[in-house]
Amino acid sequence: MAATIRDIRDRTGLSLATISKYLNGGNVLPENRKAIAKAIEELHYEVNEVARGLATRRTKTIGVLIHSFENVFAGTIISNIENILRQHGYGTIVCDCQGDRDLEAEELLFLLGKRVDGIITIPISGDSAYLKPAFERNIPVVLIDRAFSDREMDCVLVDNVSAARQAVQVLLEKGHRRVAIVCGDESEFTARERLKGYEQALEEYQIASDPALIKRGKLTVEHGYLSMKELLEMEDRPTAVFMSNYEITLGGIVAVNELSVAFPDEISLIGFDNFLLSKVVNPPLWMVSQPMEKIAITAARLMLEKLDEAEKEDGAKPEVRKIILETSIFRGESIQHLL
Amino acid sequence: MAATIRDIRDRTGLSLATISKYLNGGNVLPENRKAIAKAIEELHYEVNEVARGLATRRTKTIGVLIHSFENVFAGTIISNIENILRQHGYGTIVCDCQGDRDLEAEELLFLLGKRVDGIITIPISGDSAYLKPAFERNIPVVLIDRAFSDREMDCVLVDNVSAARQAVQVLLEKGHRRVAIVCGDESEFTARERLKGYEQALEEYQIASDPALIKRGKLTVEHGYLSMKELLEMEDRPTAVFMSNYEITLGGIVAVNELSVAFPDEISLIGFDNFLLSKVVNPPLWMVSQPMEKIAITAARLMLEKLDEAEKEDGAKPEVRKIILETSIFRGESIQHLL
DNA sequence: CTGTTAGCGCGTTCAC
DNA sequence: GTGAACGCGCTAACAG
Repeated sequence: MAATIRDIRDRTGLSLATISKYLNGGNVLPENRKAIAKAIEELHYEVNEVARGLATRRTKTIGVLIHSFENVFAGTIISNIENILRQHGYGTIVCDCQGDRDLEAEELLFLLGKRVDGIITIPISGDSAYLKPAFERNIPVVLIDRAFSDREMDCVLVDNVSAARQAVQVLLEKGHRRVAIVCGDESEFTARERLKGYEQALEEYQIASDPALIKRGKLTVEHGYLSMKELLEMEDRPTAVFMSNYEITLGGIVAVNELSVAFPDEISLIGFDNFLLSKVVNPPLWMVSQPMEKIAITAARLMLEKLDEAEKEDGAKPEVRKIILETSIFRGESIQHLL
Repeated sequence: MAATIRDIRDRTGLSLATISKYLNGGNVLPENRKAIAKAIEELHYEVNEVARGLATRRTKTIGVLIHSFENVFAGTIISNIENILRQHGYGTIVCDCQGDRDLEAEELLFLLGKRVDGIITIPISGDSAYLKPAFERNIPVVLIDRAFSDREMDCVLVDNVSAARQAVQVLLEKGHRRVAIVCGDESEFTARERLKGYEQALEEYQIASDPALIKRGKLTVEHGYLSMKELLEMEDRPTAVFMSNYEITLGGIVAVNELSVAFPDEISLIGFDNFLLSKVVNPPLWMVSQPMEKIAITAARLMLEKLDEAEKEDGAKPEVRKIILETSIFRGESIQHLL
């Protein structure tokens, strides 16, 4: 059906080697170049990457495995990674596992089956077990957003502790003393870190942390919604809430709206992640925002470096790189000044 | 490095054919099955899908090419497509082209290079030219969200004309007479359709359409933002605005907030696409919502059918299927009753 | 049920 | 600079 390298050999009378060289940028006589180009044009020839991958044992493609497509964080990350890699001749295969750990393992095998040259992933848990097949194949792996507790690996993170601490500090500086946090549960890396930041900030101000003000759960809109509702319905309700993740922030806002609680007058709010959201909400929401593009670009560059090293050195020092980026805070009008 | 089928042959003493049969679910003696399973386990063997793809000329993977990852619409669609296809033994390779037509063509070639068995795509324009290489390869192609003006193809759409007409009818029923629309430009399929619906509704009510109330542009947050600003600053400003796409809706809301225009008191609003957004905004936004899951599932099923047909028949009637789904309207509180 | 033998489409030695 | 031969890892006929 599709034309192969042999068809263009028959058409030009040249040999397979010559044509292969042409395709891979080697030295070929001008007249031959022309003939080959013409044949390629006429036959609609396109390189069969599958065959090429088999022969070279490299596919020039990177697998990107993320926790969910339905996530603003992910979209920006992927787009930027793709861009960088493409500029360096690499394609990308993107998979999501919808927050499911079994699927995460399965999709990884899918990517390895496609013989990707490397893996960039946003893991859903702190357990690196599912990556074992990748380690065995000895291909570079770069983590985004989350590190593992059981293994040191190359990764690009933000300083979650500091990000959360700063967010809570803003609330404390403005005089809030009953500050709640809605976050993920202990199994979740970023949740642990952000909770730590929350507690550090309270400590600085010598405020005892009140368990009733810490709402742990899944990183979902629903958890944000229900938790915010519970907080707002407390007798001694907090004066401020830190919504420590995007989905949670969304759910929290929905709850506040539904209960017709005015902010910042009746409750002060600070959210996480999506800058645009802060302006969709009225009044504008204070937000901790992650440098998404930078995270993506950094991860892609890190992957390219590792790919380079793997090509040169045979079996030298891996040298784990852990890159930590700073977050910033978007100043909205959703926090009341109590002083 | 990685174990191959030969390694497990050497280890079991069986032949390649037997092992291949085992891998593909053929009949193999129980004792041999055991031996093979054991060897696979010990050697960490995994099928090399690249080699298999070369041999079978089928990769059991579908390419999904979308206009942008940074789009709620896309996330839901992809996840659902993946799910359906996976259940039927197909993997998916997802690419986005970030709204860039050159990239769209390039990514298609990437997918074809990977020898995907079919393509599901959300095209960015009404021009099917970039799909030519796929037609030549004679693999099934399914369109989502947009049809082409220059070629009849299998596709899954919503009835955009009707969706827009219904949205505007809601406004008209409530007594609005100066109704504006913010939409995409003429080159855009859905924009054309939605504008048509807008005009049909006006016609029904015998209202002359005022060019000043039709804001054409790109399907971006920025266009929504600027257009809404212009509309609000008009001397004879509209009493209601139909924001005919998700990004436009986002931008429109930001503008309304920034200018401190109260809705529905000072302006009535109805938006498009993201159901959740409607509750993040206060008061809740009226919304036209598309059956995203259904669109995705339908497209995936359509692809599976075509794959089946392609396998059975040799070169029979293609029979183009155009599936049109209905939208629904989420009732918010963002429209004032003028009667 | 199992083994042998050809390819699948391309890259890569080597000689020429 | 060019050509022939071999191998990448697996499947698909055939024989046995």
